[in-house]
Amino acid sequence: MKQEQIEDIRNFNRFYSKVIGLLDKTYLKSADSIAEVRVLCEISCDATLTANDILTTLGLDKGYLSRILKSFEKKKLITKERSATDGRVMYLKLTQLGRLEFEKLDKGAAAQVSEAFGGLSEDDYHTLIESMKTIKSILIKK
Amino acid sequence: MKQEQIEDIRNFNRFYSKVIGLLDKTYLKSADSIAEVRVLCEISCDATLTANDILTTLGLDKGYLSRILKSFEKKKLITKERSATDGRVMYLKLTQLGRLEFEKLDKGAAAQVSEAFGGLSEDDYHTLIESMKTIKSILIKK
DNA sequence: TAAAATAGTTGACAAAATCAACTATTTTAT
DNA sequence: ATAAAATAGTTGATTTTGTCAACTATTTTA
Repeated sequence: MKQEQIEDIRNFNRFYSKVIGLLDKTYLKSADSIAEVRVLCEISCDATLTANDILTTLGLDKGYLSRILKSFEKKKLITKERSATDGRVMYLKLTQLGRLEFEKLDKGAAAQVSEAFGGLSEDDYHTLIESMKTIKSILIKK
Repeated sequence: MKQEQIEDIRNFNRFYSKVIGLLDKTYLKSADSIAEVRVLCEISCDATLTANDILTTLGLDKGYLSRILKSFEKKKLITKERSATDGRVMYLKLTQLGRLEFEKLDKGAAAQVSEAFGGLSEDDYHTLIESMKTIKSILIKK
């Protein structure tokens, strides 16, 4: 891998970090921490999810996650249910309220993306999204 | 902007957040906080930089930045020099040691990108980087 | 020249994250 | 069968990171 290629990639990373950072920043005005949002998102996506699953996919600290989950429970956003077959694991599920809350966050995030990326021509959207898909497809096969 | 386009962009953002997060994580094992690295980077790029410049480009808190800079000064990585024409502003400069430190960080970051993005075909690199440039060029003209 | 604005500092504090020790289960190896 | 190792999760102590508001010292504006 050439020096120049590395620099090109770093250049993009720096640029896109700012984009994501900006989104995160405005996002968080109306929400909890990024970690919390991600955790909620994971739970909403998978009905048979355990804390450990989240640990591996999000790479958080055990203790940190445990506390986040406890706070969710206190706010009645999730329930924990001990597995019948393995007494160590807890299945996490969104409550009605949790689903509502997540939906709200999700809509907010979408609105924000629409705000941040809005105002391009139809052509540019097409090219932009194609490029995004290309990047992901190349990196994902690693 | 269509719903589907928003979703496509969010999809990429989620994906690329992880890529960047991973880089940051391994990066920080051998360095200070991300904020500190960014600040050092800014200073190294511009010889007539003030704290306020950093505030506007990086969007940090005044107090937070002030402390970071103080710690850099203590570690002899930078010097502050009061402007002759405006007694409020302080010019920030890397010391010899600061330049060395930055170079070390910079090399480390490059090595990490090379590690994380390594192993693709020459074709894939080309396509990847083209896509990155395309994305940046579209977003930057906003 | 008084008031407003700007650059930066400081103290108090809050939020986010890490570390290590701990309990309670389950799995592995003898 | 059972002791040891591994796994899932919790808890307390602590550190790191970031925010807020009040402050000093200049400079600009009216």
